[in-house]
Amino acid sequence: MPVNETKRALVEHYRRDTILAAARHVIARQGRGGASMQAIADEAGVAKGTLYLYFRDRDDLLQHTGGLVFDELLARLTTVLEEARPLSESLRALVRTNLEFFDENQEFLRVYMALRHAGDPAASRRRRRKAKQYTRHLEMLSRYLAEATARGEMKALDPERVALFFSEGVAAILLHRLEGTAPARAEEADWIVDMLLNGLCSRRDS
Amino acid sequence: MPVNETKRALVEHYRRDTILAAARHVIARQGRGGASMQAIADEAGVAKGTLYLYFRDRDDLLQHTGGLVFDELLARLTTVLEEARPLSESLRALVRTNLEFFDENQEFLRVYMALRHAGDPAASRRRRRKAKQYTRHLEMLSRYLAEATARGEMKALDPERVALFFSEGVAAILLHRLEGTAPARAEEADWIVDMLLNGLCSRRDS
Amino acid sequence: MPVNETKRALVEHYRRDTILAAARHVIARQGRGGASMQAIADEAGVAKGTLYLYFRDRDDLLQHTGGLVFDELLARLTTVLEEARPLSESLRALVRTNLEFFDENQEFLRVYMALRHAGDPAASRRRRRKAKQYTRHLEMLSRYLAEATARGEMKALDPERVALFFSEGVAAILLHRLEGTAPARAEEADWIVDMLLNGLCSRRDS
Amino acid sequence: MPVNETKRALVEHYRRDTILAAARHVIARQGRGGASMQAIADEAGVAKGTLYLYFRDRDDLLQHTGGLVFDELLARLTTVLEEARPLSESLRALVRTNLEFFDENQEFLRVYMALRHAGDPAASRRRRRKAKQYTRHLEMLSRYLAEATARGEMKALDPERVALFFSEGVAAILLHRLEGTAPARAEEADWIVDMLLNGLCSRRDS
DNA sequence: TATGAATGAGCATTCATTCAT
DNA sequence: TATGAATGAATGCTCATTCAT
Repeated sequence: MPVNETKRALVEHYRRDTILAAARHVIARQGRGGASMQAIADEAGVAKGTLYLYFRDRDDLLQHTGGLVFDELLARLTTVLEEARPLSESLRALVRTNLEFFDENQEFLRVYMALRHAGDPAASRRRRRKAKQYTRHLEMLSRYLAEATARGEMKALDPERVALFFSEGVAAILLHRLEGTAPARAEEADWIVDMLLNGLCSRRDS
Repeated sequence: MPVNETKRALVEHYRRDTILAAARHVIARQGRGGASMQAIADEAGVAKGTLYLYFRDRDDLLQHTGGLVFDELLARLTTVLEEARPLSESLRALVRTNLEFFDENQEFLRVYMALRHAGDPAASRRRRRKAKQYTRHLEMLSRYLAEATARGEMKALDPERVALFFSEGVAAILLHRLEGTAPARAEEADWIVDMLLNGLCSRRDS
Repeated sequence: MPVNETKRALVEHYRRDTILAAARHVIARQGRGGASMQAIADEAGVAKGTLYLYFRDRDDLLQHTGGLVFDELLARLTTVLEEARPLSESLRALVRTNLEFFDENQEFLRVYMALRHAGDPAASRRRRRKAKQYTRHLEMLSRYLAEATARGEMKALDPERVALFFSEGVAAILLHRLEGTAPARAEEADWIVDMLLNGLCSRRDS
Repeated sequence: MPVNETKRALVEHYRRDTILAAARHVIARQGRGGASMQAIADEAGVAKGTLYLYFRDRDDLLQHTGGLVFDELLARLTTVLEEARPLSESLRALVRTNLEFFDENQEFLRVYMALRHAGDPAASRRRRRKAKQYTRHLEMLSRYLAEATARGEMKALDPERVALFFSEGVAAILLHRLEGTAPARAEEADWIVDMLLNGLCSRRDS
């Protein structure tokens, strides 16, 4: 019995993942608006109705699809930031990790961009249900920056704003990489971090 | 006849602008997805069919509406950057101008964010028509940074990437201002520019 | 201009009536549940979307379709009951009128039966919007009976209950007429009224 | 073997009854339209597929559920009418029995009303299968009235029509009782029967 | 026999686009 | 040129029915 239970759970899990992957493909290809239930079902090779066995409604499915990306992002952020290191090292590791992850999972980046802003403002109403998931990594980064400031490694700046600035700036670069020639990852990460830490000004020292 | 021709052209122009302004209002209020042709027509006080006399289709109308914002942005950018000034002054002026403009025209910012990525990639097909308009201000900023680099005011960094990073970072801050308490504009501009020019590191000198 | 206005109003009115008639046909043929928007549109020879130009939603359309029947019923009831007459005459006229109307408009009767009970109890929620329309003729009849009682023409019975009993009893007979041989209308009306007034008992006094 | 056969038959019978009772609950609560197979299966504590082992399809299940009510009704009618009594006593007993039964089994009444007209005529097609079940109690009442007429206890009226009239009239009153204040059962029964037997007219004899 | 995951036709509703006036 | 009634394809979602286990 437990075996059957397990098997069933596995199959169910597998189906769920198949659907989420299909949703991911479609969102990456067509954007949030273009990801119709029919398109996702077709991509997953199941019937439209099946989607509703695993997700309450379209919003729920999209939310969970986004969750994949944001959870992964958060996990990587956590791993990187939990190691005690000087700020410069941490940020470098952060950017490198992101570059690596998104370079190799371009779909994820597209989904990130497509779902980041939770659709149209009007669509709200009771929604806003779990829009927080899209900001958790910002909060974590923000907390880290606050600590770095406390340690005296960083100027005293509003950490939330810096995190936002940093995150969106990097995301833009990542997206740009998808559409054209891009330098090697290590170099890209290095100049970004250097720019952030030391600024654009040519005069350093003296 | 030429007079009539001119008058006609003026009237036509006026209508066009009325429609574009209406589209701008609606997009700012409802988002891209919520900006139905009916809603725009109502806002403009014309019939739905009339929209099609001035714009090929919905996509065309939205594209041109975005153009308004981007043209305005470009004009301001041009004004600011054409004055010969040290890099730090130019950037500060740039950020201040943007803050000022978008703070007082929140609509424009919302439209900018809503249309920046040309909607869903699926909308493509034959499209991709004029997506470049959304990058012209980036190109101009990029050129300016290249010159600054040549003048030795800035480190040698890929100007296109820096422009992108800068632009999206600032946009994120701007959007954030719309949803909560925000510091005074001058301060906001100053820390952003300081961060950009001198970096996050606490050690300045020695 | 007024002419055009009028013409437009006429056309609109005509369309509306066409749709209502189509809905009536379909409800009579398929019942409330079977009256899908598609079926009604097909019957009316218009596109599905057109229905929504004239009615807010399916419920609204069905409500108005029912309204046709109930308004007609109420009008006839009013006409008959407003003439001052002894109770027996009034009831006889009432039943005759109903028989006549429904015999010649069998569709109306079917619609009456289909819409009388306002759908499923669960379907409610905010509904119940105008369910009263289905009871107005009962109220009128009830009022009339109350007056007759006051005039001493009738025993003192709860007029609401008698009205209900009478109405449903007659409706059942009417429906029965649709499916088989039926006596002439005058006879039918007469025995019903006689039964009501004098009862089933054979002893008509000594 | 016969024992096993019997046991099996009993179990099967029990299952069937469980399902029918569940269907009854659900129809009473949600109405015909709201009685989905899933809802019935849940109520019965079996799987959706199981329902199809005992009933050909939804229509079949609903039909048999209605059968429960009509059989019960028929049984009570039979019991009451088989006792030799004067017409007035029989009718009074009939109405009292009905009031009692339906007052205490409001579910039955709701199901009776929901299924009385076999749902939408469209459900037909090959159907029309067993719609007669809904008329058996009418036939029995009709037969009784015919006998009463033959015995000279009643005027000579088409017994089928009177039965119909009586039955629907009473049903309407019963339904009305469910939604509001209702007089005591005995009084209700008495005025109905008095009205039927002696009519509405105030003057009974001189 | 019993299950319930999967199916897909069907439904109400929206909205970009067309075209007769 | 301007209109807005009409269209019908497309969408999210439900649910009766089937069938592999």
